[in-house]
Amino acid sequence: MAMAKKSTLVLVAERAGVSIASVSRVLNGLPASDRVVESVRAAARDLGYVPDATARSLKVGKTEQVALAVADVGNPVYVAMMHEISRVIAKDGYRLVLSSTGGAAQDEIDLLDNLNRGFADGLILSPLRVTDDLVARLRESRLPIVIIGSLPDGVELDNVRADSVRGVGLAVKHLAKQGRRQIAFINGPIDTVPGAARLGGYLRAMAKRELVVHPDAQVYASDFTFKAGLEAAESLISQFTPDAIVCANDLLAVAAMKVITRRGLSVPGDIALVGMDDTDIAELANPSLTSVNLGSVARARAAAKLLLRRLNDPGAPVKQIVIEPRLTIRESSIGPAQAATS
Amino acid sequence: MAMAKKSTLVLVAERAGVSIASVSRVLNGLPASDRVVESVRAAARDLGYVPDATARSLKVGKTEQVALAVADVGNPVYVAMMHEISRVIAKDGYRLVLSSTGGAAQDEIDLLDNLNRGFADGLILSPLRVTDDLVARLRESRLPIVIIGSLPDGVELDNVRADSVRGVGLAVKHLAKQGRRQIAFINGPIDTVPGAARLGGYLRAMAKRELVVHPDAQVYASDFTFKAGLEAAESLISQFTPDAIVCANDLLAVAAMKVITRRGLSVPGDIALVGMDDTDIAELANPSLTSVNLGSVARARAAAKLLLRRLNDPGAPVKQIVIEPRLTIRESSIGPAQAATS
DNA sequence: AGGCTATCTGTAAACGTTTACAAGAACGTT
DNA sequence: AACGTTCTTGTAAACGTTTACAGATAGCCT
Repeated sequence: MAMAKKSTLVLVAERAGVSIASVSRVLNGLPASDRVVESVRAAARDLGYVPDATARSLKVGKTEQVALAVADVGNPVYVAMMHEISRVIAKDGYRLVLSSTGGAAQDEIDLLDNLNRGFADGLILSPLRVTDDLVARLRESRLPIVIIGSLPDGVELDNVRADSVRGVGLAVKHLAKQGRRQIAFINGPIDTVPGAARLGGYLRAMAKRELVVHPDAQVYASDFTFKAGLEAAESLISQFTPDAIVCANDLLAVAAMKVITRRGLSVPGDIALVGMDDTDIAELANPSLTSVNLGSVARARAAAKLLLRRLNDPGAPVKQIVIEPRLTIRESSIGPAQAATS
Repeated sequence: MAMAKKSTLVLVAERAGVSIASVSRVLNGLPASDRVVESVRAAARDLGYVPDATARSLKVGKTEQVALAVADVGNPVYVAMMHEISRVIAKDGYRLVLSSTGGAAQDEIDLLDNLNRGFADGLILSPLRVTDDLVARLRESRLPIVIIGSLPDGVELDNVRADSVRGVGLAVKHLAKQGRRQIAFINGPIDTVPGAARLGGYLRAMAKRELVVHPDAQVYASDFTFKAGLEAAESLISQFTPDAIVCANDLLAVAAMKVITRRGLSVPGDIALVGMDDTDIAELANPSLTSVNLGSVARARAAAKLLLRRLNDPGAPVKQIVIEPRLTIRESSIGPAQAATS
């Protein structure tokens, strides 16, 4: 079989002895006489005809592509989301275009400008930082956008969010139940949406249980990465010895785990550990990591479905979905604290 | 600012009082008089004009998109590759379209058919299993394809591969130098390209050092996943106690680590561990994992550049690149084996 | 048989660009 | 002043589809 030459509707029409309109109709399953259907099918098969996606897109105004923009492709939680979104939209014949932004709000704005070129029919965006400017641009965008993550109050955009506040609450509650009292918190950057929410959740949960928040019990990693987590954990442990740590993310938690064992302390014996996001990493960790499942996959699925709905029905009312967190308990947090040296 | 209405060349031309050809030329930086340039720029700005990507694609026959198909999006090594490819091609103005195949050869063939619809200008493919049929289809494809991974001899396609055989060799050599003698091997499925290569590398390296391969010292995981790794490691350890294990992949290695410590043995005290791919996971593992760096990122970059080269120059000679492996030594393999019970 | 409807098919326009071509303007040269 | 260059601009065709519309053909009813 020779390298397939590009063949068009015109070629097929000639070979089948019909007009291009008939070819198009047959190939799209519109009604036609048996005679025409057969000759077109045969001609198309013989020529190895495949319709051109670009031409079709131009004519029908749909690209069959959905863009996904996440801040940090390195974070396993985004990988899981990407995977799920890809799966859901593929069922409706959409492809996934990846637009990795750097996490800076400006990148996301650039992306929006770009989107208006019309290379995708819709966008799923998970911004780390939400500026007023970004919100304004999102509002005036011509094409459907679904946001994964929290938005400022009153912003009416399709949106799927996790309940981070309750999520951190679950972690604190669980640790308190295990008898832990000195519960520290390793957060990510406080100027990000998740960072801010998780801090709020921590403070609220501690207050609710009348647990005292030691002044040195909170640190911020400069980033939601493992490396930043190592530094943050070092700085925490060197100032204060908690009997439990809640981490804003699994990567930070795994980093803390490493710092703790490196100091000769044990998890959960000396310090119990809870992460967030419940990514694959939590399962791999040794000991395995208790983690707050913020429903990443569920959020991804919901976002994808929301976008599909809007693509099919642009006038549908705005929908905002909150996914409830669950706690996945693993080895890193179970059992009471070991008695100290004594 | 109202929601930007879609504006076309025609609108801009009217407002600027010139022909659409002039508008197109100005916007593409072709020579024009100052008067025209200015009025077009102004009109375009006022109308918030953005050119339509689809129409442009149809006309110039380029989509500015590159498709990436990998077998398993869950594997961190692919995530790293994806990231790097995205970075490299973005510099040349290309977008990345993700096509996750299931790893079955058929999926990849379907993908190729799909590609002929012309939604992308080129493809980077990393097949897990390479069948004759797949090779045939790759050969006759109309658009540029770069393969990441090994191909059967004599297949002339742009290709970037790792030297798995030498890679496993590095691992065995390192372990032997540390005084380990009972070196076991946890492989992935043997019918995959990497599985086959890594097995060959193991056997060769063991033979070269006159190390005896105990009949129970090799197991195959059903998959390159953590879960399959747990089972494989269990089955290995329950039959045979090695003093070192080489794993075909980091996920398998981390699984082995877990099984080992769960049995009360220590890494590297009792059993030294070496993974492959040198993914982020190796760094996160506790103890951190020595891993054979098969140059995933380098391969990704090379593949992306190869594809860009071919897009710019379709007639360029076929190039096959081999990336040399390096060993990244971490905690899981250093030091001699602990004396047993005695 | 006439007319009405239903079904099928072809003609042609349209989607929004890029670009070959030709016409026109500006300018220097002899 | 006539001519050749060079530069700028507009006209129109083209990319490969889909689809509105109208003809044509056939079927049905009265």
